[in-house]
Amino acid sequence: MSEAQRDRLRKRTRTMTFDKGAPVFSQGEICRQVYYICSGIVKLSYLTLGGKEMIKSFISEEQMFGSLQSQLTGGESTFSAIALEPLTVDVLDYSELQKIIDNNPQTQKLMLYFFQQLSLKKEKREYELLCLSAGLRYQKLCEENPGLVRRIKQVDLAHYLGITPIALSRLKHRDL
Amino acid sequence: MSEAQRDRLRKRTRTMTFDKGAPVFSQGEICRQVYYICSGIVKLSYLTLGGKEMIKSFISEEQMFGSLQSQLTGGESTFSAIALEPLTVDVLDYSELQKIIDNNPQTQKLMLYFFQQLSLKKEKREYELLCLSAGLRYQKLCEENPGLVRRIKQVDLAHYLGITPIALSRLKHRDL
DNA sequence: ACATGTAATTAACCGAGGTTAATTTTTTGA
DNA sequence: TCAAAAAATTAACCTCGGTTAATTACATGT
Repeated sequence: MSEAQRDRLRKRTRTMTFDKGAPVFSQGEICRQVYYICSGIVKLSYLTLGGKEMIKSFISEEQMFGSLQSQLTGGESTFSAIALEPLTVDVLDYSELQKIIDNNPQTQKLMLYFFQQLSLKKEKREYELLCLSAGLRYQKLCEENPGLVRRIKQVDLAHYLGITPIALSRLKHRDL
Repeated sequence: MSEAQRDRLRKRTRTMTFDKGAPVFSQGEICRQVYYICSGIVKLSYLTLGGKEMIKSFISEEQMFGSLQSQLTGGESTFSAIALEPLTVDVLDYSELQKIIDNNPQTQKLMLYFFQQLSLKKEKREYELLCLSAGLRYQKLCEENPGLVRRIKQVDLAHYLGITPIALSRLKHRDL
């Protein structure tokens, strides 16, 4: 990306902060922004029909998030983004990004790369949900992302693993 | 895409056929091809540590498949692709596609679109695996893709839903 | 330091889905 | 059309995770 374009991007970017526990956007809203985390951590989570929470993923420093559904189809977000710690993000309209992409093959390549990586990441998650037991998923998470595990409450970890916090407590303490 | 490019693509494309039950590629192999299904249907499936099969997805006419893992990182495929019916596919090396993408913004846009849609699809699957019970997943599949359900054996449907064929039989016949 | 709210653990009970195995139904090919 | 193979169903039993609820440990702020 050229320096001029970087500048253009910077001008259109604004910084926002959120308190711990505050939603960045909520399930059912249309949210066309792209967020880049400067500090803090968010959970992306579904509220199920039965009123339970299930967590898609955690996003932390130097990572991006947003509602694909809103950005790509204009529809309502299927999930919420909630700050788990005091949060500072850089915010950009997806339409701005789109404009830059449209007349800049270099940026387009970046976006292509981003979505390829996202596809890979989602494929990995699909594998874990389909093929691993909750216990193995927890073990794997501890190995691959010990920092995250330390930073995040058990309720949220459990909902990420697809189980209840009670079940997580059980499998942590059961002899292996 | 220009007609000239279409021609170029056609020249580099070869047609292959597979018998019912034959693998197009197998878990652990490196497979850098892209496959476009002319007729037939394949399952993309994992063989788990415990020797059980879990199905990622079904791909049928006019859809594409391949190993992202191999194409993007050069690694071994994490899953197998197996024909569920006599299969005819058009095959293209990913590197060929890559070449065309690299010096053609229009194609790049197409690829970007493809990966965006793939990301959306995987996000939907993640939601279903996390938030819906096996019963609801089956119901949803029947509503959204009745053709697929008719075409595919229960063993495979069950492994796609993440349960055993016995459990699927049970929930089909239990009073609702 | 203490009190209050929040998080985590533990226990008792229940149900959905896994497992093995026997049985019936459907498909397939000679 | 009939026999053999493959697929689907059913039954009996078991395990893991869900639920409710009580208990303990941990934070937080004043």
